[in-house]
Amino acid sequence: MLPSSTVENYLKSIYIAQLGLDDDKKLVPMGQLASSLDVAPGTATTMVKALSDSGLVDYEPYAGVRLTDAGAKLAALVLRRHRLVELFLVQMMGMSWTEVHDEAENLEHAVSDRLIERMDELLGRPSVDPHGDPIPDSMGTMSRYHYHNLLTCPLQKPMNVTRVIDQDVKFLQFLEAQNLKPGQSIRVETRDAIADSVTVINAEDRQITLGTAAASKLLVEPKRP
Amino acid sequence: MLPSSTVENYLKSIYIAQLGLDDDKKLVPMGQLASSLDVAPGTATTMVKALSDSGLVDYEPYAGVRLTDAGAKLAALVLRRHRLVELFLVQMMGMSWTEVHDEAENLEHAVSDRLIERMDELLGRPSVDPHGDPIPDSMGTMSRYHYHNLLTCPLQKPMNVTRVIDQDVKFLQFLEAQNLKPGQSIRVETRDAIADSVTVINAEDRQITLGTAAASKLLVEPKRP
DNA sequence: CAAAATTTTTTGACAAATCAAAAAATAAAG
DNA sequence: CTTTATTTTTTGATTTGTCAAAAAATTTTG
Repeated sequence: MLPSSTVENYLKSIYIAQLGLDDDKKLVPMGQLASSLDVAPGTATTMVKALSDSGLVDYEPYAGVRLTDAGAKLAALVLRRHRLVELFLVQMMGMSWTEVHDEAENLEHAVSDRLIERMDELLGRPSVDPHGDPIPDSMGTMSRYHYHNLLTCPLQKPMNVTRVIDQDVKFLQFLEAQNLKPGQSIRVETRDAIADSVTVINAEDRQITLGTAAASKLLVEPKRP
Repeated sequence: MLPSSTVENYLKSIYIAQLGLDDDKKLVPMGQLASSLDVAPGTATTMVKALSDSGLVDYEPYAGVRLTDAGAKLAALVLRRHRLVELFLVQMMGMSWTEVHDEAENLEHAVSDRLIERMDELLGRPSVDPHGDPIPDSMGTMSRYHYHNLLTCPLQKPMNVTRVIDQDVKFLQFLEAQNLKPGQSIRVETRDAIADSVTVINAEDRQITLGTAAASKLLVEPKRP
């Protein structure tokens, strides 16, 4: 029995929420899951119980939910399809990295294993998508490298943007306009906790000021010499 | 309200069934529709009533169903997506024309207008898919050229295969192996009504014998000089 | 043209996914 | 440690798409 796209979306949401948890044994709260899927809390409860009966999640009433190994593998393969499709749309179809997320959101449930394998091959077995998000392999294994973000990285040091943790089109367009896309070289100039702001210098030496909420979404690593 | 993939499949089936009708005012029988969609007859009745309420079809109880202009346009756009995707998979992804139908059956409901436009552009605004089926334009207009098939075309005259009216993988693989794919040059040697068979000569001068049911699925036109 | 066969519709039921609102459990605050 | 607030679960309904089987209409046949 192959999972419906609804099931795939639940698994994907739980998977992503779990990545944000420090401890792998922690549970994702039902409220958080419901709001990330944009469904009523009761709906999430019902669905999670069904997923639990199918052995895809462990569910502890009033505590939350966690993927089983089987569920995690399925979720990773959904994410693999999503991210390969995103990269394919940018690399082969010439679409903008700012707009491919929504398209991939639909296609991830419709592309066959055969087509995904073909895309992977044509793209040269890539390891990250256009946002810098890692692409799980066909076994469902995903690298979990720990990056700095603009709030935690060293000041005044040349860094490369490696990843953007946000799919909002307006935000991505803003980053593109300010030369803050993944791959670009930047430097964090100052941080001001009181003003809740971070100023960065882009590759053209222009200075940009971001709020800390936005700054935390830009992941960086030291510029390779 | 955008149509569900179920609705799209009903419209597509009615559209294709109507193409097989000589008179545009004729109705598609409910039984035929139900069996082409592989649903119970009562299911088709229920759904067609709903489509009628949405103004997508004209429904006459105990007689059958016919698309309205609105329904026909939607159906043509589904077919456009299906056929552009098929051609894309063959031309750009290197997949076999024998296997792309099933993949397109899923993708036709998931690709956006934007992506379809991109594919159309990359493929150079093609007019037919890998099976020779015409691709409707973005307005929902489809050319309806009337071809001969192997049962009606002149004997002993060089012809080109232009279209194959069947999506069965085994059949398509057979045609490929016998050099009877769209684009290839052939000649009908003899027809035998009693034996229910047709013999054709392929481009390599090999003789192939087909039953009339199979022969009627191969459409041809006179070889261009 | 009446009886038999076929096709179509109706009926009642079901599964998946959802919501709103009531009820229960847990967590936070005084 | 009781009261309040928050989170979660339950309950009852709804929508979409489906089926099986009974009933009705139509078509075919002798």
